[in-house]
Amino acid sequence: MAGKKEKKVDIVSVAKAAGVSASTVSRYFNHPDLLKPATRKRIESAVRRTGYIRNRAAQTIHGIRSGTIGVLIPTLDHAIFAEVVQAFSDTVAERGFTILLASHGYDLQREYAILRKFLEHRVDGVVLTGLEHDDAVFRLLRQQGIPAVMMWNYAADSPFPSIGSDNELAGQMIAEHVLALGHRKIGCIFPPTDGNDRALARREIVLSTLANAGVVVPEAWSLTTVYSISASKKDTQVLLAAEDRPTAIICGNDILATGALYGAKAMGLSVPEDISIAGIGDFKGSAEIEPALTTVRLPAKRIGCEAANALTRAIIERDDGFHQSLHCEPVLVDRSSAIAIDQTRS
Amino acid sequence: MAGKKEKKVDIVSVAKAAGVSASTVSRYFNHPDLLKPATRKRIESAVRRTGYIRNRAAQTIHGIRSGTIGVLIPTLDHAIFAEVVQAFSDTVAERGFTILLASHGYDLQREYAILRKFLEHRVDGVVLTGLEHDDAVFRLLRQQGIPAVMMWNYAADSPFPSIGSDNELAGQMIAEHVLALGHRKIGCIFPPTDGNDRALARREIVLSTLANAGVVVPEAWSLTTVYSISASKKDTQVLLAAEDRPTAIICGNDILATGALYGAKAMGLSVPEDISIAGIGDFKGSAEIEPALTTVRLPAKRIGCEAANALTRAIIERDDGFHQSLHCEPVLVDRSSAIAIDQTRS
DNA sequence: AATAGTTTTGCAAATGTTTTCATAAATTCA
DNA sequence: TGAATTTATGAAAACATTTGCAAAACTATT
Repeated sequence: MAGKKEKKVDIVSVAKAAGVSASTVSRYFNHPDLLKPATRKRIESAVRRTGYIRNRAAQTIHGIRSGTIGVLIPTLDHAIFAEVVQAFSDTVAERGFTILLASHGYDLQREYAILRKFLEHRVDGVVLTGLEHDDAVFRLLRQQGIPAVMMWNYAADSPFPSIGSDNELAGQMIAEHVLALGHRKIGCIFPPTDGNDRALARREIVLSTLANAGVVVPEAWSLTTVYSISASKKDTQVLLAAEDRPTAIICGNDILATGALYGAKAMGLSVPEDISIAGIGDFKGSAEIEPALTTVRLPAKRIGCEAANALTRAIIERDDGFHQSLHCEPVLVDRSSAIAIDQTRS
Repeated sequence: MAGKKEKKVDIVSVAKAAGVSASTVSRYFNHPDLLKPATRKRIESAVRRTGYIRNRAAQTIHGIRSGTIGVLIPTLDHAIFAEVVQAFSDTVAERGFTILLASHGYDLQREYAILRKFLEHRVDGVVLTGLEHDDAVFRLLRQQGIPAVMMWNYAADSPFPSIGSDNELAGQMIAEHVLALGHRKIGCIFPPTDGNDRALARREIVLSTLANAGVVVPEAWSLTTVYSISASKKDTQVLLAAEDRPTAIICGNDILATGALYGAKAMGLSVPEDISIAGIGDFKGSAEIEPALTTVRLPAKRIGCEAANALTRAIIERDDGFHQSLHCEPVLVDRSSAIAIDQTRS
């Protein structure tokens, strides 16, 4: 310990310390049952004394699994993604995997670059967020033959297994709900849709569902707002300042809806008496806010777990042709922020 | 491609395809300037044709850096940690590192186990959250001689570089602010403190600051509430239902404060006219909530970036004795949820 | 055209493991 | 008690790279 010049301790120094061969030490870790209890003891003590830590890099070049999974998300700054990642990470950790995490900030080129980096690290599998990716990403995944899952969104015909919610359905559900409440003057707030298929799908379907019911959303009532409470609050205030204003606002997600709620309040309007507000997502806090937010739940935790299950199964069972997509159904949560038009003050 | 039986492509297959030796291909990646431009071209094309992807595991056993950094947090479910991680990850990504992320759920034993796993993966450095860790963790870190940073909290005398905010200071600031507003009947809501030195430090200092000013918080007004808006909302409601109630509530973090706000509102009380509420953290949304939350900002983004800077510097410069702690000062943000006692309705 | 100097390349050893195969030791059975 | 098994261990090859050293291929110089 003192004079040894801090030599890196490897399997052979442990072997030396235990008076056995390197192979025996290797077996101590990988097939302990093959060893004589006495030898096991000696090695155990040698490991402790030397402070040896196994080197997964060295194992990995033998084709042994690296024990890592690459997780690729747009950003952690949206609590909902953080929630999915947390659930995913917990679930794979139970099976001994560690995650390599990176975010691309909705830049599909960066996503490709990160995927390559993951592959250099020889991850055992990858999870991507959403269904929209660069062609090169799909090519690479297929060429490398690595287990991959697209999580968060669901589409029956996705090129890789998709595990998540049907965002079109979610959009449709909330639109139909608001229509069913009798609203006809409806505003919309959605986040920017480039590099974000989820937001795009939601907005399209909301607009078309309304259109099918004969409700058209005037240009001025269809806002595009950056993902933040403050932006949404501000924009909502100007929307509501006009003399002719909608009786309901449908928001692309709960963050925007929260901002809209605050915006309305700041304008001196009561929700839902003066204006109904609906979101999508059912984020943490949406149930507790006053008034509690009417929204559509996207089951983040469940999605993370299921994605983890599917992927680890594919990895462990080398199930090459695995292709089980799974739909985690969105569910309408009818709370207090949206009410029928005839219970309104107007 | 067709008959080749899907052989794993390694550096020697690329070499064969390019008509050079493996060493030359290796040099193509590591010292391209040593190659003749013509050879470079040939290899480039061979790499493209074969779809070769470098194997970092194989490099790592040569003592080359793995290019990974282990990040160990309590949970991603608190948006504030997600924010720190995001900032950290972005910053290290710029320097070519990828993060290995895991959460221990405030279980210090699990933290140790995860750290070991990180070391098996031969991470180039580690970040831990907070200052309180199992002794075994400190021993291991020291023994392995791996660059490590404790982020989120700051303490001048921490055994490893700490980069974050002084939580005692933050607690003191908010307590002093509430006192300065003239409040004497003060309630407290804090999260459970086991395995969570941050929460513990904050609560201690808040209580003692109040005590020094002659204000004692009665048992019944000192709540311990799980980290969630709904729990805090519920608990606040029972606290406020008593006939004798505080004029101000100090919350251990902004999530709890948000819950307290909703709770007060649900009880028909106005904030801040009937009761003042203060948080700690300045989370996303705290500025926008109605009324805007008075709190102490802990600069999450900055902490993440600075921790990343310090750690990557230590890794790249092999700066063995690096020990720069850095204090990212908390700052009081005086918004609308807490007002002076004499502007109160009571 | 020969020499000296440079640039470019290949060979082989090294890295830290796992694993196959062979051998030595221990156990069983008659 | 010795042969036949079974069990436990070691030697060496393999894995995908990097790198020191030396050889080969060029350039420049005369």
